[in-house]
Amino acid sequence: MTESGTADRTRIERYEPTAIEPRWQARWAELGLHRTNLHDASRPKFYLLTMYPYPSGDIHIGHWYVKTPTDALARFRRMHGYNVFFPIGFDAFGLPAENAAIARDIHPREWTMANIDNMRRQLRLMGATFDWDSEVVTSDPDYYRWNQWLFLRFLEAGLAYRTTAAVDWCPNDGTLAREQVEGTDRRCWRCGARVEKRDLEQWFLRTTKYADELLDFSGIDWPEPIRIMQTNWIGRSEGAEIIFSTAPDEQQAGGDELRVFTTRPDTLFGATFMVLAPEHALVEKLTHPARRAEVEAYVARAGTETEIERLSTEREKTGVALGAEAINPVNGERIPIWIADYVLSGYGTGAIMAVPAHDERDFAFARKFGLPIRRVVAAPDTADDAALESAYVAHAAGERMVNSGRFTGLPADEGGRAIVETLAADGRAKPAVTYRLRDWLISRQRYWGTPIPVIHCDVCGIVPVPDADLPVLLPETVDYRGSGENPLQRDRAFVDVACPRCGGAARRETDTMDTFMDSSWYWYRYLSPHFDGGPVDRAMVDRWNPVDQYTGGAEHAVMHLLYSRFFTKAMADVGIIGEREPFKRLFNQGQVLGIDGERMSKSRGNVQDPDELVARYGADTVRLFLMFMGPWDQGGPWNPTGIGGVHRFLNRVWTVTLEPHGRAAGDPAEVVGDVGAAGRELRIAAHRTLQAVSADYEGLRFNTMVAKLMELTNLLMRYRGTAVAGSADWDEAVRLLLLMLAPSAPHIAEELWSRRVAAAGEPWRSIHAERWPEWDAALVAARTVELPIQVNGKLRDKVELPAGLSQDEIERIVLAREKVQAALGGKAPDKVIHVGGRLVNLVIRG
RNA sequence: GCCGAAGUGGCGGAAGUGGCAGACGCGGCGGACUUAAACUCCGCUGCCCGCAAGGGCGUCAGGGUUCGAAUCCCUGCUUCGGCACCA
Repeated sequence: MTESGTADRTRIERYEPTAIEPRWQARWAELGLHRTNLHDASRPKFYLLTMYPYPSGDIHIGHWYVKTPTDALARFRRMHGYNVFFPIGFDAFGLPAENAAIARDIHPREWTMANIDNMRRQLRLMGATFDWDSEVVTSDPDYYRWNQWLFLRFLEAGLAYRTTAAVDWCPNDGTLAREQVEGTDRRCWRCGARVEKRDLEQWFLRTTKYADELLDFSGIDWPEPIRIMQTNWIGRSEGAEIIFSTAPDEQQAGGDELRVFTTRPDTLFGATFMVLAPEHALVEKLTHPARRAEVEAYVARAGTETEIERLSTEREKTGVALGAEAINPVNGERIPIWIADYVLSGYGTGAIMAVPAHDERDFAFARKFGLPIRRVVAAPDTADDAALESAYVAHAAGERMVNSGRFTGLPADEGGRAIVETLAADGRAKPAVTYRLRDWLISRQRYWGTPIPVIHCDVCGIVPVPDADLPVLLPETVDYRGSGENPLQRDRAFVDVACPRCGGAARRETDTMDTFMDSSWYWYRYLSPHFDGGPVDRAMVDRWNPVDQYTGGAEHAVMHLLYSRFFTKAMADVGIIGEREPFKRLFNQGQVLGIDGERMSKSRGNVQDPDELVARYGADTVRLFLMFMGPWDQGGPWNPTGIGGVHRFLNRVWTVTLEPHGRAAGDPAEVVGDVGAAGRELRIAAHRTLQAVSADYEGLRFNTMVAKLMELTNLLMRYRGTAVAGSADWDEAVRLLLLMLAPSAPHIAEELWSRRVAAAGEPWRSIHAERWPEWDAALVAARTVELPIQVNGKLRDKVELPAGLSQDEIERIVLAREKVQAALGGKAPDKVIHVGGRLVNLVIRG
């Protein structure tokens, strides 16, 4: 990189980022520029959070894309006088560590810690101002201890519970986490076998308790698409619960209650059969002996089929009749009861009234099994008994109920309400709301996670581990290899334990927690990472929350971002914190893909290593290029071809700052006529840039921010070596340029700033401690405008005018113009449209 | 199938609320510097016709609203993301 002796004499020194950047990073660390005094209440706080990374081993360009613009925002806010808290940590539990452990015979902790060390080093290369003093590593007992503590509080509050649930299960490797099931045909990640469903005792958190509150986004500024995704995921449906009862026959006394949930009580007269989920509790009791073999075979098959097979919309409906009948409460009609796997046991009541005329799924089922289809709602122009080629589902204005006894003729919505009211009098129906959201299954049969702190005692049942015994440490020496069950189960020293209540022999719970538990409250822990009296120091949380700006990927829309909202509400309800929403403003940046447009991954070999780019161009160029690539929320394929342009831009910034009087070979010998006017133009441009750039930073529009800095720099380049260079106007423009650049390209800005300060004989002060400048409103206001002139909407001419002319004056000037007259063909315009002094459109007809 | 986002030069992209389409950058072409190259700098660069002045056409396609549409409305196509028998 060293310049040979042939360099132009006027060149003082080349811009060499690799020489500059480490020096400033060391200096910032010395100065504690990154450290936040969390007790400083003299300035307004700003909590800026970026999603903490999983320590996979290497920082790749995707991490830079996510983190460096956020750092720019942190620096921008600091320059506005905020006390900015910008922490970082590691999401250190999870499956990849266990994979690596098995593949390379290295302990998950060792693997994880080595990766964290490497990632810390790489993260520092970014020149980002993370507050490392607040770092949190979730696999640290000091952290997961509080996972356990929180779990126990939730358990006490009834927010955690244990029940049997169907989990993914591999015939060779046992229970799998959801993410261990691969591909659309759902195979085990380790052995490739088909994954089945199996009922197991599992721990859950009661997310459904907060369903309605989670639907409420008032008071938080989140992107609409995320709010929609969460809303759909929660899936609130309003309708009614209706109670059918089983009919007596030669086998059954009848009278068993069959509850169904429906959003269409108006179609109750159209219910021609009922369908229960194969797992429904009454299936066994209701099955007619003659049907038993077939029913049992069907239930068994439904249990082993993969979820995808079962839920596929493409698949033809299957099901079997139980040989029993139910009584429709509205008309006493006897209808057959079936079981079919298209009815899900986990939604509603696990049973439906089937109305084939008005539900596509029921329609398909009825067609296949020859069950009756009876129309009970008709559009205005449709006959009461018009045949149906497909289910009539849509609502139409003027539709009415038909074939519905005394409700016939009523509009559907009114009739539905009336039916529910009528049945409610006998306790056979009530309005009901159902959600798609399920409780959160947090049990994982894995080693590398937080042990769930309970003990199973044959006498006392489930006994929580006393707070004083926390943390339940993950044993370090367990044999985590091998296949099948959770390795913790084989560790007798871990499992065998005395019951805290009765002192008898008992077994420790071996399930560990889903790692989304760890990430559901980590930002609270950042505020007091070593606090010993609880998971959080309440005073710090009260002062610093909510997070003012959270940035991270949209892929977490219905996982991490929903769990975090749930956790905050649950923590508030057990009295740990006061806030009910964690993140005030959310921004979802996009994802950098490989050059092939695919997700970056080592196995695809399309991963861009930022270290190489940093070695070649410096961190500032890489940061700036990532911001310049496109809108931050968009992401896109990685394509490094433009990076040289950004590097050249920084070189020009270097040049205009240090060599204002230089002229490069090939520069035109520009002579500036009016130095005062040119200087004024420079000042105006600088202040307008400042205004626009400030707004872009605020709105996280980094790509246009960089473009505007480039424009200002190009203007400076034009006047370099002329009489304007070095003037007070020039100087101000350069000063503003450096300040605006500082958050995004912090090293070069700091370097050039220090040289300016030294040249002026002033004491050094970091540019990052400077106040963000204010623009001069008088300079920003336009003095003259270039007015585009349209004729019939087509651009025909432009004219430079002083600002603030009246419409009459503008019209007079415009109409006098030769090109305008030519375009009008000598005629007078029929109409003249003025657009706020910004454009004129002359309209002629004919 | 349902929900959401998006389609603009050779490429990445720019145009808060309808008002100069293509800012900025890449790439390309030409030039300056150099013995030469690299580096750097300057100019041109949506497409078509024209020596030029100038004109025509242009924001996925087709309609519409408007003095005026990349932007609003309708229909369709394509790509990406989410959900996927949720009664």
